[in-house]
Amino acid sequence: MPAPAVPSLPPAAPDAGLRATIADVARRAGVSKATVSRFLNRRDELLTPEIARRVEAAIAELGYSPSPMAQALKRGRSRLIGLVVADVTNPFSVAVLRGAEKACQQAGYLLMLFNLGDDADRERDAIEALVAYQVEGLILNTLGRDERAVAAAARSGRPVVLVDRRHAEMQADFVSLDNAGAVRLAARHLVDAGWDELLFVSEPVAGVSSRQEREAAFRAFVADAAGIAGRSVESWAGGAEALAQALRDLRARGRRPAVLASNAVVTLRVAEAVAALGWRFGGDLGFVGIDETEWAPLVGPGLSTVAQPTDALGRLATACLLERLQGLTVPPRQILLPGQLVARRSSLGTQA
Amino acid sequence: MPAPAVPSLPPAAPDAGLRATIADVARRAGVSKATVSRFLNRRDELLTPEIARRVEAAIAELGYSPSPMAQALKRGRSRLIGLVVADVTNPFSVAVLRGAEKACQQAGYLLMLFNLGDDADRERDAIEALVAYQVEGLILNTLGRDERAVAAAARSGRPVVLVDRRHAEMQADFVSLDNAGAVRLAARHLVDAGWDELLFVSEPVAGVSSRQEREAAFRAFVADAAGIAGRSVESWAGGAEALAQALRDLRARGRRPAVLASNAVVTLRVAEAVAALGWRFGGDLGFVGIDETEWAPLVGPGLSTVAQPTDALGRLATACLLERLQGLTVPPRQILLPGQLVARRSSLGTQA
DNA sequence: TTGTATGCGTTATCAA
DNA sequence: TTGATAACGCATACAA
Repeated sequence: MPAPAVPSLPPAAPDAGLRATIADVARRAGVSKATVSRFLNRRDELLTPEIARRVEAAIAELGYSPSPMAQALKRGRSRLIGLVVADVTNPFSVAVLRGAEKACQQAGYLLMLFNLGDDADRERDAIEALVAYQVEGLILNTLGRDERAVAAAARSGRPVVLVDRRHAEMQADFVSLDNAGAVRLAARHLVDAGWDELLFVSEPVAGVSSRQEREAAFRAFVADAAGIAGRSVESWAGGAEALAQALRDLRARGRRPAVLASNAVVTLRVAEAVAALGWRFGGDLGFVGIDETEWAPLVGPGLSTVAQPTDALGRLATACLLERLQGLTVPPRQILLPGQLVARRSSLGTQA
Repeated sequence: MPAPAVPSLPPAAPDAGLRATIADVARRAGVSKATVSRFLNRRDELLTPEIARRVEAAIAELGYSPSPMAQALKRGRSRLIGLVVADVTNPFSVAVLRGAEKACQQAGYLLMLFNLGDDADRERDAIEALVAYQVEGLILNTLGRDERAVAAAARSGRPVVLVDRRHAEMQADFVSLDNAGAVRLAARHLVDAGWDELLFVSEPVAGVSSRQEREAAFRAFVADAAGIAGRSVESWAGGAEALAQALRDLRARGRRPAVLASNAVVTLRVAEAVAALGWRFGGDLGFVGIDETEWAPLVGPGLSTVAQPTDALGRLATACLLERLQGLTVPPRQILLPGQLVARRSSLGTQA
């Protein structure tokens, strides 16, 4: 007694805000819920063509699609991935977000986003909220100031991928720019172009592995390079004025001064200071900054940068996660991608 | 027979990846699940202090927190808000995202993000995926090319807030910059500063309400202003070369030429073209762009902008949504916020 | 090959 | 004031 298909019904009648359920489909097709469920999940299995047809029709007519929430509850799998970013206004975080989001979509996952807005106190809440929502895995571009936060992630038993910021105690895949390599690339480039008094400018390094690594690499480079002087400064230690003073000091040392900015935010601060001082990039001051941005070519004579493979970082982070979700169990991996030098005129002013 | 509290148990023992459930808590406290649920949700109601104490202790010892998924299934309320952004690389989208994210967090909601990456084909999938996940409301900063997509949002019965892009057929709250006002502000500023041959540069306006409104406002301004000439051009019609040609034509018309860029992306393209032409902002060419960015002060002599109240837009969008979620039923509102002129040297070169 | 029954973790409706 | 019990929408072991 097949329920005759009702041909000319408005294709979907979800008039009210209520979605059709599997029970509605079953009723309409004149079969049991189990049959509908099987049709959905295990198509390969044995289904009478006639029944399959009816179920398919009913699904179409009702505009039915399964509730991911209910599926998650039942299966334990939510098809959700949690992403914690330190600060969405940071272009790097955004780039990672973008790469991750793309990869997730392709794999049929949805991203749950938590932005810390540079507030370390929320780090733990963020992770716990995400875990509560049954995210299957976590991509963490955290602040790194709260070790208990990542510990919470680990305890959840879900796979975790760390991006850009490492956590010593955390056994997790790690995806990042090759910080040391990038700094060497930038510094070597400056030296080759004739700049010999280098200043490394960074945001506070305490507790942030990527900043530490970059600064350490800079120190190591200076120690190795003959005839090159180098110092570091944390640009926020004393606000804009302190930075300006550091730049004046740098130039007062009398050689060919250049700045190596440890990320895009620092680049912005340095550019502001240089503008305020009335100096010219490439002439008065050599410059290379880590992080390529759309505006780098437009500031002064063009700012040289080391571009991070941001998109690849986001995609790889997601890929690592997906592999783990599919059961891969290898020891924590480290994926370090090289930066790429984009030479512009800010670093080419003083050929030796 | 109260289950004696076990005092010196490690505060939480969620060793494995399995979270404690309400049943675990009930067992541990020696009460029923219902009691635990009541303790959680209707604290005001009558609970024997002794029982309450035991439940509270059990919750603490187990590190229990309710599963939002199960709650969503039962209540229909997920504490989730869906956000669709046209393009996370667009600073405007990011700013909205940031404002919305902040407001959501404060209200105890989590954001589910879907980024279209400027791909109109995904618009509908995005909304449907979000609705499937039981988001309670939607904030849409969409592409606007697929009307069926927003229709799907409307059909879901959930409250929707449109940001920046209007959809005629859609009865929904709308939050946006006062586009006409912003354009008038910028154009008036240019004219007051002595520029009299204006070029409005925009991304393709077809199907995107905000772009249409801005362009219309520009045309209206020019029609009204005596002694001012003005044209519009879509910067992508013919790539970088076409834009450069438009700029050359503009300048060839011999008066005091200025560009009004309709958003930050256009600003970038114009700045690139100007750099390629070897012109100087403020001298050869006046300039004001809609959208304030961190780099605007650093390009050329400083680019004048009209700043959008981005953070407020994001917060207001969320606020509208939350009001609706709390039962407010007023007709669709329009919230238009004024832009703010940030005058820099790109527009101050030619005092009349 | 299909249907029945049970459970995922909650909340809500009844009784007790 | 508390405790069984039945949903919520779905997947699955088991029975038919």
